[in-house]
Amino acid sequence: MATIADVARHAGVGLGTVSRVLNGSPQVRDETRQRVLAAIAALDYRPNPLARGLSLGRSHSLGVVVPFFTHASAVERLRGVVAALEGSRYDLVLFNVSSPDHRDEHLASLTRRDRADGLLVMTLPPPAPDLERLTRARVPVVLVDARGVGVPMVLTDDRAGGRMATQHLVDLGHERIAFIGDDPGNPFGFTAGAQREQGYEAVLAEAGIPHRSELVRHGQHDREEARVLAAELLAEPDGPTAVFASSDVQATGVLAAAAAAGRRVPEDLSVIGFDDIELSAYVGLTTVRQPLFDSGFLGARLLLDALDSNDPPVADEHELPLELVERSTTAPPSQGRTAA
Amino acid sequence: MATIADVARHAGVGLGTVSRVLNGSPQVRDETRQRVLAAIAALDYRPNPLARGLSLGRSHSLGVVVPFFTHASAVERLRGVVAALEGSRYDLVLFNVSSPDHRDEHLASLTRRDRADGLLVMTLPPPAPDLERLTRARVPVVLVDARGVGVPMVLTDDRAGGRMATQHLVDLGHERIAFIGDDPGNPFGFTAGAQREQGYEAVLAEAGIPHRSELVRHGQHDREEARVLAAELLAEPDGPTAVFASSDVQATGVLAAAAAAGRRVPEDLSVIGFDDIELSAYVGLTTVRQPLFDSGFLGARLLLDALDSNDPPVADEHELPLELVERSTTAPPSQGRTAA
DNA sequence: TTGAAAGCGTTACCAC
DNA sequence: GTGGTAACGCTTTCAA
Repeated sequence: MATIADVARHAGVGLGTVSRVLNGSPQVRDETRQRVLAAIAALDYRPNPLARGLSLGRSHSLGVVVPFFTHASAVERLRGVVAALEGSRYDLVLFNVSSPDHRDEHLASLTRRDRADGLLVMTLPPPAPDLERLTRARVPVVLVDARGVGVPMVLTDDRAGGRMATQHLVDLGHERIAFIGDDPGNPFGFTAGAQREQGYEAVLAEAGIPHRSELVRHGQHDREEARVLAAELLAEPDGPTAVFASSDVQATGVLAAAAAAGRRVPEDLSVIGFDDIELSAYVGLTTVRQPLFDSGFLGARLLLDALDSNDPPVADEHELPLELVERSTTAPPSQGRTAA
Repeated sequence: MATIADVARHAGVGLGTVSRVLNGSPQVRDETRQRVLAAIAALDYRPNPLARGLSLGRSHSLGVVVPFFTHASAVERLRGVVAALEGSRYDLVLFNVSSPDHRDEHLASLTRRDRADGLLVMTLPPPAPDLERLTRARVPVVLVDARGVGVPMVLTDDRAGGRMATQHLVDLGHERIAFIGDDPGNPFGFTAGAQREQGYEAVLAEAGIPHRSELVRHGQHDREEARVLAAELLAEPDGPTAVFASSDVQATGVLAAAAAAGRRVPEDLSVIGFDDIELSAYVGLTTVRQPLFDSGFLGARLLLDALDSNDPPVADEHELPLELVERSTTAPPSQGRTAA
């Protein structure tokens, strides 16, 4: 494989000149440039990114730290990132996170630009010390769907979203409204679920509906656990006529529980989710849509801009809009229904 | 940030010794090793992967070349890859491919180990010359869901899968069976669709059912296009009582067309897909399951093994099993049904 | 405008 | 066992 030295020799110039041509330096005589370009073409020369990176002190890649396995929404966000990176000369390095230790280990090893020039951290709020170390090391970080101090964030107002969902059910006439959300003590420190729950509580209070704690359940963010919780809820005397699940993944668990319990949706039970992941449209799930693709896209753009401008990114909050998507899993409660 | 030189100075030893400790060389006196380890800890030293890579001639990352946008199945395969790489010290670099040019460009820039030590190429059969260049450059390549010469492949027997799906419909009593598949002239050169179609034709022939070309449609591999094709099919006089869609994504398009045409599934129309992607279970789609996660996992493992053993991977074919998954979108044809 | 050389942080070879 | 040094392939500074 040809190196820059081979090109120089072939073109009869010095190393530096080839490098200058490569990097578009204006101070190269046109005739010389042509000769170098010809040599590059003749030898099919391609710069070695490793060597370039070592010399420049950066890796020309972008790290995405994401719980790829656990959340279906992560995939759609990732698609947005990929789209933003298209044609950007940055490689995308995927750091999957399956536990908090795992995340911390990644974060610790990324405090230099030798693995990634910038970091996009999704959904997992990084511990403050890690974040601080990163910014001190001048590794730009953008948070998507997570909060942290001193860094840009791409967010949605989960509390408002929780309100939207609950208000929709209240407007339909529901009063026995259950909530299924993430475990507040979840090891990763996700807070979206808790915010959505606050929205739920606020709307109930405003509507004068008493908050019944037996209608609120928490569990891991997965379908199966949500199914079990929903089954409990449905077995409850004076159980819910509607369920607000804190994510679409969990909502599909509720749907499964309803089917197993012989409840028709939406006639016997209304179900609303959150996210609007791909499958939600297919199953006709009413949900609060958050712009997943856009969030990844915007996050990546912010990171690229920071990298271009060479100074730390502006620690703004970028709030993306939420939207109620009415499909076919919500309806007014049927009259005179009694608990199973 | 501390370098290896800082550590050496701090421990009062030479550069080489630190490097030896780092790389677990046995020929270091234990007392010295302890001193070096202490210095490493004290300075919170971490090796620079860029420098290490330059010196060693490899990047310590694995490239995955994948049509991430276009195929839902790609995501599940990617999950398998991520799982296999867990704890392997290799970074995962994602090369999304949105056009053939795009793919070729990637492939060309990956003929050295400076961006990726090995390549996992999914679904897109790389042109033979590219493949040859790669193997000549001793960059190990593993193909998943694609064929090529001289490299290991992780495959399923798509023709057999096509047979399974069609046989299932024939066994149920269907005779007017339509097929919706990928465009045979698709720019990427996907062949899975064509193979599945061959299986379809073979079973029809064996069952003595005449092949009606107006019941076979081809289009891009997406939901919307499949929906349009299915709508045409359903408008056909003497139209199908069953549709075999070459992928689950396309099958959901058929489902949408059926709903729009007022056909009940499976009473008025049976639908079978291929892949068993995540949403298939949710919508109750009968399908031919292929082990997507496993294919990514195995492909990555083969690549890691090749990288470990330092010689080119054995060009075996690894065939993964297919399985018919009966859910609720297929049933015997209703008697005396006439075309719409 | 250009060439030579130092430096980026590591590994590996060669002495001692 | 261990230290010094060349080499990996590039960018950039300094002279010319």
